[in-house]
Amino acid sequence: MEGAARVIARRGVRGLRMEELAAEAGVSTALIYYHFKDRAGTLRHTLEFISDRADRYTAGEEEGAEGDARQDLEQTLLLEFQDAPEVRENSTAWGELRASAIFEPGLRADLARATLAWIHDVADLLGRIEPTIPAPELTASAERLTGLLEGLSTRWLSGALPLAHARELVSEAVALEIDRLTR
Amino acid sequence: MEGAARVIARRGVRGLRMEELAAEAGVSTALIYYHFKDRAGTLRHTLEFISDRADRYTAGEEEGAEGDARQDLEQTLLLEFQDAPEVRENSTAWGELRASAIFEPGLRADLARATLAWIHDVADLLGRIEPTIPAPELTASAERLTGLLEGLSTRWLSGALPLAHARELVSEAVALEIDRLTR
DNA sequence: GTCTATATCAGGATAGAC
DNA sequence: GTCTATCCTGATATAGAC
Repeated sequence: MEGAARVIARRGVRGLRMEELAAEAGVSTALIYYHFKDRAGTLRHTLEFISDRADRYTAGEEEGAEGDARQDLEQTLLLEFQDAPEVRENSTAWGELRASAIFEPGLRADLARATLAWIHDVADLLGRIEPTIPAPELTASAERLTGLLEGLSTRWLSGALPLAHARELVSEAVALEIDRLTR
Repeated sequence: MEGAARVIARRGVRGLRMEELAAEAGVSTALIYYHFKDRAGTLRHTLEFISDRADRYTAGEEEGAEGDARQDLEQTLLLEFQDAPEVRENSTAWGELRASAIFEPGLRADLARATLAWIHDVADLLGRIEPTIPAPELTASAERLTGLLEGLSTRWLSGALPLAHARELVSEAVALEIDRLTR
């Protein structure tokens, strides 16, 4: 699964070849098929693996010091923009999943669920900053912030946007949204 | 080229098969190769075609009534979110191009140029609303707005975000950015 | 310019031994 | 569980006639 994540980060979901994956993992292709049935099964397991790994990252943050809700939010959003290989692999794989879902309805359900959960988490963090704000407002802000994140993520991964600048843009967007909600 | 745009919208850049493209255009595959040399050449021509077509849409708007600069901006940004087949085809193809660029460095130059031009256009429109604002501020706002657009576009095309809601989110984002710049 | 074959090849998948 | 060897399909690309 770790090898698969690396290959996906390098070639994309649609560029993944079973042979390269096998080489990356240091086994034969036949063994991959033995464990995961076929290409689609391999992909499913890999995406699940990546999803779990991403949850692990965020988990630590949310329980963190109750100190500053706003910093928690910013921290969480900025997790996506780091130069660690695992983060890059996760972001790449998720980006691929999103892009693939446009043409493969079978992926849409999984994707929609994950996206909704993500939006809900962000809305929740926003709500902790100022508990009086009605839920629909929080959701709309969360949708804009996560939407922006996804857009900038693609730019970053394709080399069109330096990491530091991406982080600045996100921070400022957070400031704008909070400003709007608390005014 | 029109057939190619339809096929790309249906299958994605990476899912495009020369045979399906030929069938869509009502000719043989050999004829495609005769005109466009190979798959890559066909893709290049198609993307150029799509790009030109997109320019045509926006062109009309920018020269429009000098009435309300802000409305011009909002109009321009919302052009991406319409249910017309051509718009959907263009959005899909551009989204595919962006996603592909992560794995194909050869595409990055074209993409970066187009993205920069797009950001510049938006920054320009923002500048017309309030000419005293320094350029870097305008650019940052434009980067956030276009970034958001790209993120929401993917969600819309994958069926995760209704068109009307996408438009609301964009409108509100425009309001936030203008509010920020003119405060 | 356009077609009907067809060559070619990459890559997914399996058989069968160990 | 794991390998080597191989089959087979699907897709790009070309040859050669009209």
